[in-house]
Amino acid sequence: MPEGPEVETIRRTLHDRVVGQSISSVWRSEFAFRTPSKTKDLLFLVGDRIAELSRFAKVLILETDNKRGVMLRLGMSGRIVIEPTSAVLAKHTHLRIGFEGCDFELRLIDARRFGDVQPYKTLKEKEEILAGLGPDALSFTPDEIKQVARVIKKSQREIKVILLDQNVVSSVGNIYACEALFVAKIAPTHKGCEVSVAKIEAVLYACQEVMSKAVVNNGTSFMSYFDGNGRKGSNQHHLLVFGREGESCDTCKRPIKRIVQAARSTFYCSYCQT
DNA sequence: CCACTCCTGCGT
DNA sequence: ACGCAGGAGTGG
Repeated sequence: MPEGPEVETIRRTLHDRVVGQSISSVWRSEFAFRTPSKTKDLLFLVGDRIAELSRFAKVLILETDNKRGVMLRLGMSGRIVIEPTSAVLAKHTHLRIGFEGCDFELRLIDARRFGDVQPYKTLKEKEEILAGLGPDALSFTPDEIKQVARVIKKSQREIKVILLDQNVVSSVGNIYACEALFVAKIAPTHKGCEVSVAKIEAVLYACQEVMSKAVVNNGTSFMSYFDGNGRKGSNQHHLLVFGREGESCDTCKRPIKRIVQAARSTFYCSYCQT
């Protein structure tokens, strides 16, 4: 479900509610998360005070004063909400974190369970979990863009598929990969090595641009994304190609096409993107 | 590189 | 009934 901008929006909407709270309870459902961990592996959080709620790539990181914490990944269908402790549990609620003296709690709801919950007990463990993720396109520096462009230039894979590889560049998902390639006027089917370094850098800047705008719009609620307050974003009204198969390209008025790459839909304009 | 996997829900 | 869904990993 969420890409970098949606996770960032969730982080912002949750931040003031949870930072500074002391954790009084942690509950998880009977289902195993993708990274195996027992309930007791989360109970160490009880009693800790939340120092920070941060994000890297599509990972939400809840860290306590004791420099340990838990990472939340939402997969395709995950949602995080703050709800009254007394509120009926939504179907597919898999994690609840309660706070001392509060009548509300944080809940992770994830129908497909493609998401994950990864506790860490030291900063070293935290680093290990995040190791391998490429530079975050939401906070790109010019040097990072040059570095990522060099990697892409050497690749035989299709550029759209590369943009989805979190180990090359992170935070970009299917929506924003399509949008950025349209902005940069690059055909999604080109191999990385076939595209000029200048155009590769252009699409990386475009990733940062379209995702920054998406953050301003509180994310893209295409299917079922909601922020931490249960509100929809509005960026779906600003998409140029994603989800618009058959509609006319804003630039040339020709119909937008849909193809499948690496089992994911790609939307693009075959006339504007060359 | 591709195919396939994890899982549920929704629209046609 | 079937195809599709914003993610990510695996094994051939």
